[in-house]
Amino acid sequence: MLTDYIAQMIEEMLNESDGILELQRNEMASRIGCVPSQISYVISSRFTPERGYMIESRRGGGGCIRIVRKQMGRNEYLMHFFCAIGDEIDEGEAVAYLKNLLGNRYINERECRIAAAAMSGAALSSLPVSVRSAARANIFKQIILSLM
Amino acid sequence: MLTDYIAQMIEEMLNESDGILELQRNEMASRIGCVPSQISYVISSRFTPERGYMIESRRGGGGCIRIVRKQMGRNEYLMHFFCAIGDEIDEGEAVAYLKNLLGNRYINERECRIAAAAMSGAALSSLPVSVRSAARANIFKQIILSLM
DNA sequence: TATTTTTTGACCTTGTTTGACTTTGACTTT
DNA sequence: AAAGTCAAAGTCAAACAAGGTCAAAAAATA
Repeated sequence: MLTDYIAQMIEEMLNESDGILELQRNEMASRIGCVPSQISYVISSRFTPERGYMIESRRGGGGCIRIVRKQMGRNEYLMHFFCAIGDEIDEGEAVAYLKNLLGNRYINERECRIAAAAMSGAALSSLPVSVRSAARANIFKQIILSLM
Repeated sequence: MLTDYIAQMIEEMLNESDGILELQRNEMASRIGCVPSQISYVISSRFTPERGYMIESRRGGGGCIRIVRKQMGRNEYLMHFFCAIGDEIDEGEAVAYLKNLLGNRYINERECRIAAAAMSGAALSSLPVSVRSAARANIFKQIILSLM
């Protein structure tokens, strides 16, 4: 379906540009080979404020449509978190961090359990003790990245 | 009887696609040579939740009907999964398994991303290559346990 | 025969695609 | 500056493409 294709395309462009994107409707439409209002339709049906996007636009010559995935406070927070983890982290500390994420509603109960399971002693039991904390830190970082 | 024929047909398609199937009502009806609502009837009379099927659908252009067979009880299924993982698993295989869990709605998109992140090459990059697959298997198993 | 299940078709709701027409803004010309 | 031009984006409704519903007719079954 055209709509889904275009939506996915925009999504990817957003990912590549840190959640902020400016596109030109006509230009994009002709690249895709569709009518310009198709782009409008996709944006108004998929990139709504309820789903966490802000739309602005400028008409006239050189105009464009600006799409912003608004989670900036969020991402900043996650980035801060990411840095705070450091190169090693033990299980207790990891759980404390998860509680923090949970408390701030960046994750929910289930997600918290999944993450905790992935970083648990049991999950890493096959590794030499000496590398577990480092492995846990990497896993945690990747999990945080997955939330952004 | 038409109904039985169609039901059997759907059953076979489900078998061939790992219990997850998306079909287009009109397309299928015209292939079989029946009225579209016949398909609806078959689904609503044979592929009910009581018999262990989940139905979802989308209308409009490119719409479809999704049928998922939940062959076992949730925990049985997860346990089956748990065993299937074995002692080692590579990233691609892990992602395929996650897709299956996602397809069967045991996890959602976000949870899938979190789990994938925890088992990604990046997450395990600090480990010697020789132990990564085993570590990944353990992480996956713990994640599955966390779902039960 | 009475009851249940199946089959069919008319009509409904939702989602997508398209195109004609409108509004806006930057730039140029008077 | 005011007016004109042109290149955007916006709007809206019609056409199209699905799936959903429901009830009547037909067939199967008890």
